[in-house]
Amino acid sequence: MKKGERTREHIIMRSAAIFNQRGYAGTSLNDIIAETGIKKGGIYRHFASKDEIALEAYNYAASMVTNKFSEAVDQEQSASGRLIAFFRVYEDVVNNPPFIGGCPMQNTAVESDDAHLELRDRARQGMHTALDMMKSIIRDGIKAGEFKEDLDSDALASFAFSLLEGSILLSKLDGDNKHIQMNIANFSSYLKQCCLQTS
Amino acid sequence: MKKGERTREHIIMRSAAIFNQRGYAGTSLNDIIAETGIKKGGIYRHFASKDEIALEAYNYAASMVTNKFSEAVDQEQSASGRLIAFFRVYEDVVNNPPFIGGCPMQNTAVESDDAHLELRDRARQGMHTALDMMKSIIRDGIKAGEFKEDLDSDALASFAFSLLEGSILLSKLDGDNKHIQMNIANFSSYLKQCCLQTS
DNA sequence: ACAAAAAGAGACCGATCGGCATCTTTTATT
DNA sequence: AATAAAAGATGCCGATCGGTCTCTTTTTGT
Repeated sequence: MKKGERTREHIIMRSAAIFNQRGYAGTSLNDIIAETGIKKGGIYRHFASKDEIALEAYNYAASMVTNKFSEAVDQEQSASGRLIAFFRVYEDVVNNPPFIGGCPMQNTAVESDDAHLELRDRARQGMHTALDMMKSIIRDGIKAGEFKEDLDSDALASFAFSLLEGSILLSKLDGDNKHIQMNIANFSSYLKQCCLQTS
Repeated sequence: MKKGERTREHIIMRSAAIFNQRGYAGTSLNDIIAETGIKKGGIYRHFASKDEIALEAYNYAASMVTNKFSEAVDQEQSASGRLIAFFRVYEDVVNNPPFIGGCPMQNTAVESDDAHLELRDRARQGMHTALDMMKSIIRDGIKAGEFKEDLDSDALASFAFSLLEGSILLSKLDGDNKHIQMNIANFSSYLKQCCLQTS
């Protein structure tokens, strides 16, 4: 039974795009119908509720971004380069974000932190996934002698990820990549001046 | 005619709280009715539409935060202290944010950047208000000899504000102030090591 | 205290919401 | 090619959406 599964994924991919742009409350079934070209009866054959679509859509969007993070990280050798790789994924967030609508974790977190508990938990997972990736990179950098031995990996990961998310927010809102680009440059020099092993 | 004006402001204050927590699309007229205790007929006497309520509510929430920024900044003498003062307004964002629901600019920006144009423009204004405050502080710090002469005030303001907004996001999502608190500490040491005049 | 004006309650509007049941069409199996 | 099963279209459901209208109550100025 192939066709159904293909349709299901088609619905997930298309609705992920609108959910990530308009939010959960801002996206209606009719929006999904318009986007996918599949009528209500066809959609509800594959999903029990709008909630289920939203959850699957979030997983899809988040995995797309996580994959791009991994690809970008893998292209770098140094720990510094790998941390900055996260930023490069979003360096043209205005015109070419890793997923349309921007960072799914950010969008979901902001809309649902006081509302939709299940979505909020997914966003929380996504945040810890990214933080854990960064912490691992930082610890490796310390072991390899690139970073100072007393560097706090938790603090640096939180610092880098906060800066990244804030940069995305400002650049998207301003419609100008200058914020994320300036912050990449400043974060790079921060790493050099404050984190590198000086021996 | 006093009563009407008092009611109008009551509606604005109460609905600002729910809009900032649940978003524009996530807040219905019935939510506003439940929150204010005023029925539909009473509400629509003072506002032409839900849009108008949302716009006024955003202005109110944003002005509350801006005032707290100003108060915090005014208590500090040094440029470094003044920049960090912005962060201290949100240092207990989990339990005691400057406005319930978190940063109105952030919430509005994320929900409406691909949707509600009028709200997005307000958020954009709020962002530039904060950035301009920071830039002014930085330029003053340079003139006073506290900061390096070649410091880029645009870049540092964008860096600080991005870090602040990202810190709010992470701490709110995680339900833990540790992110903003660690980032305050790290930003302080960043200022000392990278921005202070070394003469 | 009284009249005029302002404010608010409540019923109602058409549209749309998420979701379901039924029926037809397409797909897959033999 | 025949047939069973899967997929999808359509129409409908009650609830709720934002918004309007009328009527009653409260406030205000004198």
